[in-house]
Amino acid sequence: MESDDIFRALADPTRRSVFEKLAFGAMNASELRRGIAISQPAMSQHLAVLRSAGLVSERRDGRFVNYEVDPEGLVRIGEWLARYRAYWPRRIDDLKALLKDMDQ
Amino acid sequence: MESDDIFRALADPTRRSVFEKLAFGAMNASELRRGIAISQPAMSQHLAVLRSAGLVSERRDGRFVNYEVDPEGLVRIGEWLARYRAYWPRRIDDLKALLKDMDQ
DNA sequence: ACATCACATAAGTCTGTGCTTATCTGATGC
DNA sequence: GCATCAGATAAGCACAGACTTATGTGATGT
Repeated sequence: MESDDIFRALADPTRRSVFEKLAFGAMNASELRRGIAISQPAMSQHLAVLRSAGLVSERRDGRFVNYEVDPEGLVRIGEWLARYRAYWPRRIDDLKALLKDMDQ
Repeated sequence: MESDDIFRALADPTRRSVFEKLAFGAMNASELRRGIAISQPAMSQHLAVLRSAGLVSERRDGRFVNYEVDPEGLVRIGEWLARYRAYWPRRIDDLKALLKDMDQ
């Protein structure tokens, strides 16, 4: 159970905002830097952390590297969350059916 | 959006194992220490972090303090996760219905 | 009142980690 | 070949955070 890498990766606000940007579609490292005040090496290091946590995946394209959200990481968060289904408020009870699917 | 506190709190493996223990039911701080090699102040500090992240809530009972899972925190993780619904694998498509509920 | 318990808080130490600058690798275009 | 670009890696620094020991606080029992 490697929830460790995932939550440590998401603990950093910069990494979460990078991840959020990727939710709108794949981007390379330079595009991800636009708007944020962050150096090239810092971005590269953040992406390495997100990648080794299974949250993003990379695809080389010439001298660019395109990053995109890796569903694997999201699923692992969902699985972790599933362990606490007993504590979800009743109004979101539909969750149970979903979580049963994810357990398979 | 206080995802920050939540993910920072869960980034620590000790805190996650404490949280997992609480999934089996409310416990006071001493009971939570059983089995884990952790000092009393350390446990107290971890519980303070979990509490201020909205992941657990406390209820005084004489000189004991009972801690329990706070659904609030779980819901906030679920809401965060909901923003990336587009990236969930199709087989867990039931998620969509659930997430729509949570958005309200 | 006093000792003891359950727990919180304070202050200090030490490790982890996010940043920096500098350099390296590999792909592109002339 | 050579200059340039996108990006990764290295090494050092500075701060955040998880631990320690010591002490504080409030409730319980005699």
